Amino acid sequence: MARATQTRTVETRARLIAAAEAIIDEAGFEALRVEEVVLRAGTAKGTFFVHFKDKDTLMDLIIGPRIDAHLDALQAGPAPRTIEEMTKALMPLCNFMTCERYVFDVILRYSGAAGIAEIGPIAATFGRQIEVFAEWFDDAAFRRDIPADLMAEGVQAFMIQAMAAQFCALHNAQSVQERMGPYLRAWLTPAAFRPDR
Amino acid sequence: MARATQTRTVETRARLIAAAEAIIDEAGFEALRVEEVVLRAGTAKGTFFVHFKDKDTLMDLIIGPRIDAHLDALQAGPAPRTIEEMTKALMPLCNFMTCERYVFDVILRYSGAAGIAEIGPIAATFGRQIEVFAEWFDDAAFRRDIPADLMAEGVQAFMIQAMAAQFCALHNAQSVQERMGPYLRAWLTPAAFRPDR
DNA sequence: CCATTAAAATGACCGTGGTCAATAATTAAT
DNA sequence: ATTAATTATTGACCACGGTCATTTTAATGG
Repeated sequence: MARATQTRTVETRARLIAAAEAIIDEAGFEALRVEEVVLRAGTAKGTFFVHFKDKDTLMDLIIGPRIDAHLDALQAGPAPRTIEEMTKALMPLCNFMTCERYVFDVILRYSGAAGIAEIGPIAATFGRQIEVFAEWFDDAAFRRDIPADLMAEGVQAFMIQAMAAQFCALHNAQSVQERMGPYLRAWLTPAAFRPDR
Repeated sequence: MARATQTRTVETRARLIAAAEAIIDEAGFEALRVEEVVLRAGTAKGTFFVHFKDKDTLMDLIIGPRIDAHLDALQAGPAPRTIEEMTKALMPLCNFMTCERYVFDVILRYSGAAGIAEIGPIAATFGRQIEVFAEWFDDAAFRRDIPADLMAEGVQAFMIQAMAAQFCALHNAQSVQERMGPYLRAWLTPAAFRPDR
């Protein structure tokens, strides 16, 4: 018979996560060292890997909820009715995702999960992103010749494209918001659907 | 006065690269170990890092030309006139880019260079991709309300989106080609520009 | 041909993520 | 309580990328 999880286990895990969050607050994601985490949590190194498959899994666990918080904010706000409103609304999320190159790398790496049973927090936020964006497209402010889901997936693709360019020496003069504008305008309001201008 | 590069240097570098390519052919990119490379090349470990900044730089150097070869093939062939032709033409490139998860990760990581003077081989192929795709859009087979460059960047973004989904447990039932179709159709032929059907 | 100087190569060493057999703590059964 | 079974923790150890002071080799000048 399977035994219930010990309180000790829960506490150890909580201490490890708290230590990790503290390090991230102080020195950033990239600076996190497993040795430092276990030192602060007062456990042995091996204990870390009993609780988390690897260091990246812990990052997934910490970054996921932070992305979710931004999605909560987007969902709470009004649906953007213009491209400008949309790019502006997306900026807090984009800024977090690109706050460190390492963070962006982890997010990209975890946006697709490896195994069927391994859809982690970050991968889940990518699914949720589509839902949140799709809600914006139920009314007629943008093109209506394709499903809202497809429109949402396009926004996601262009968001990533614009963020990736942020780290590219060739294009880093423009901000992410400036770069997203043309993409989303062309994607969401092709000529036939454009109000006028 | 700066001295000319010694032939010894060129030879050592060539031996290192040859050893790396051999390992990749035998066991794949992911399996490459620096220790194994220097063992086969008959040099000390330190020598490796005299010639390449780090392991990833060597990967960049080996993967870049392989992508270029696919772009050569695309450029040599006729411009695709339908979405089907386009997705089909893109498949060899997509298949290489996703041949290993590790390869896709390296490509994403290096598609944007870190410093202004560090545009490596892979980053260069991303610039070239835009040029190659843009050539396809000079005629009237697709939408004409936005510049060819922007159309090309969209194709790139959707290609990456479709490839990334390949590694995602949620979507790996469909092939990359099947996934690209709807994206490119919606991007390149919005309703107003669609022939009919 | 030797001395001088620059470039190339070396390998012992380090940092850091990750493993695993052994041990300790907890729970369940009698 | 005592024992047995299960779960949690430990820390020495390994793998592997990367560094750097030292040594070797090649080019240059007199």
